[in-house]
Amino acid sequence: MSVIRTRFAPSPTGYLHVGGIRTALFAWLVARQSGGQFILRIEDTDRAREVQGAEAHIIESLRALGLDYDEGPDLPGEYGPYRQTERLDTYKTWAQVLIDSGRAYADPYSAEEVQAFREQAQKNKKPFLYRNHRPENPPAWDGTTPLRFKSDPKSYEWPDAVMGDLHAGAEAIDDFILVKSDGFPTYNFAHIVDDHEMAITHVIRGQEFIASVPNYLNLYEALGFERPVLATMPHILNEQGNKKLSKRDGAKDVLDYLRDGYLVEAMINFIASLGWNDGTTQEIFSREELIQKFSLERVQKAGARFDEQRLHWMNGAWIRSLDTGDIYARSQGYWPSAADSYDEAYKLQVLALVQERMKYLAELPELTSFFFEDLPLNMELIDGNKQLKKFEHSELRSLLEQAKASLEESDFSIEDLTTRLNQLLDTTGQKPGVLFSLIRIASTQAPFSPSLADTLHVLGKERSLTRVHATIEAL
RNA sequence: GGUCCCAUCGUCUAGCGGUUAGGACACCGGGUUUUCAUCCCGGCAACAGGGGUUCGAUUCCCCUUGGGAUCACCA
Repeated sequence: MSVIRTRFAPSPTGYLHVGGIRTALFAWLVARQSGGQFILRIEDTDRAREVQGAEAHIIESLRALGLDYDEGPDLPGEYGPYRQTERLDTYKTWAQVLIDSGRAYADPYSAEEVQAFREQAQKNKKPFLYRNHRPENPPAWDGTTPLRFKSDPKSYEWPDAVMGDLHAGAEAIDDFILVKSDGFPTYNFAHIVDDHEMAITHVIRGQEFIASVPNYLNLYEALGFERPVLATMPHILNEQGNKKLSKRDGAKDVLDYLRDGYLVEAMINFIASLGWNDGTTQEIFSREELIQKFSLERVQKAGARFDEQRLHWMNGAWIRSLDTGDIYARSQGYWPSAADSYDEAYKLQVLALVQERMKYLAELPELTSFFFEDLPLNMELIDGNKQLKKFEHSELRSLLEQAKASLEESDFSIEDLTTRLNQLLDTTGQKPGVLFSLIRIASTQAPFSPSLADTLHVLGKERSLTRVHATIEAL
């Protein structure tokens, strides 16, 4: 059995969203689990739609997600080059083979004439097939007009690794364009040639191509190519579930998620589980587990809706599951600016306290700012608190003074703080909901924070007492 | 409209003839000495409809309905 080779073949027309990444991920998984190769090929034959920098952006995205490829435009291999615009000679060669065998001919009509045929067919409520207008004696092809495939219409049945057995009638086959009048091949022609030349064994692609497969099957035969394993991915739908996820529709660039502090592990895990599962109740999969367990046969046939809430949850789960040191290493650039003057040891302490409640790294500032700077006094936190608003300010002031007196004697170790806090509950006769809320708000001025003893410990004695004092003054 | 594909809780899904139809997200309760979160416990919630086949259909077949893809000198 020959080595498995899969490819990801985007056109450089923009960034990559989760839909595109999923196709790449699945192709990557198939290659990696078999010890095969994963190839990146840039399909840049449509010069009009090409977006400057898109190729670099695609490469950056794949890199960022750890979807390493064995051959690509920036990683030459024996089947290169890997940009279609650099492979024009190859297409020319195969186009000539088709011309010589009578399976390709010059399109003698103008675009307007073809359009007229199309409209006529529509008017008659008939499907438009160019081959119904196939010229009897086409002129020799001089490269300035489209070159069309002379199809051999017939019905097909073929296996799809995801969809199962598919079939289509002869009406799905037409004389499509192989080479455009600008000299560039169409996707329909170029990808067939490239997959063959690059020894691709598994063509894994989105559902939008399924209707064209009969044409491809017909072309494989005309060219004498062996047909690769075909695998069609259902689309990922937008959150409304009414159309395929698209850039136009506001689908986010995967790099945006990464920038917001979504972990690579979570992105990979989430994207893989959109339309795939291993048949058990496992939800969290590492990259290695995915490589081991993934199979095209278990990919869902129906489209899956993109549910950002699930991604949110999964990212939180991943953040919690990793070492604090690991998360710290990835947290550079996310800390509030006030944290700049603090050392790593302090930030690690802070991170350990917020790690379990963080959903993505960009939340770091709102979760931790009070550890690094004094927040402005906000009496609304007290006056609006459902436990505290029942008390007069004078009562609260008295409670805080008692707390302050005790804390002044503390060494601020967690043990001592815990003991003193418990003692204060006894001496003041207050419930934790009242006393602890009060001290917590006074020492942080934040709407929420980690547990009290932990927070005070990390904040340190001087800062804690200064803040408590400031609140006493304000009451 | 033609062609093709699909169809289990709101969402992602398990199920491959006999199950109290399971899990996860979200949501709603309760608990863990305060808050937010975590964690634990509990709750809500689904086989689109109709015909077959069968002793028995979520599961197999057909129809209907619904959804999606595609009908370019885009990929």
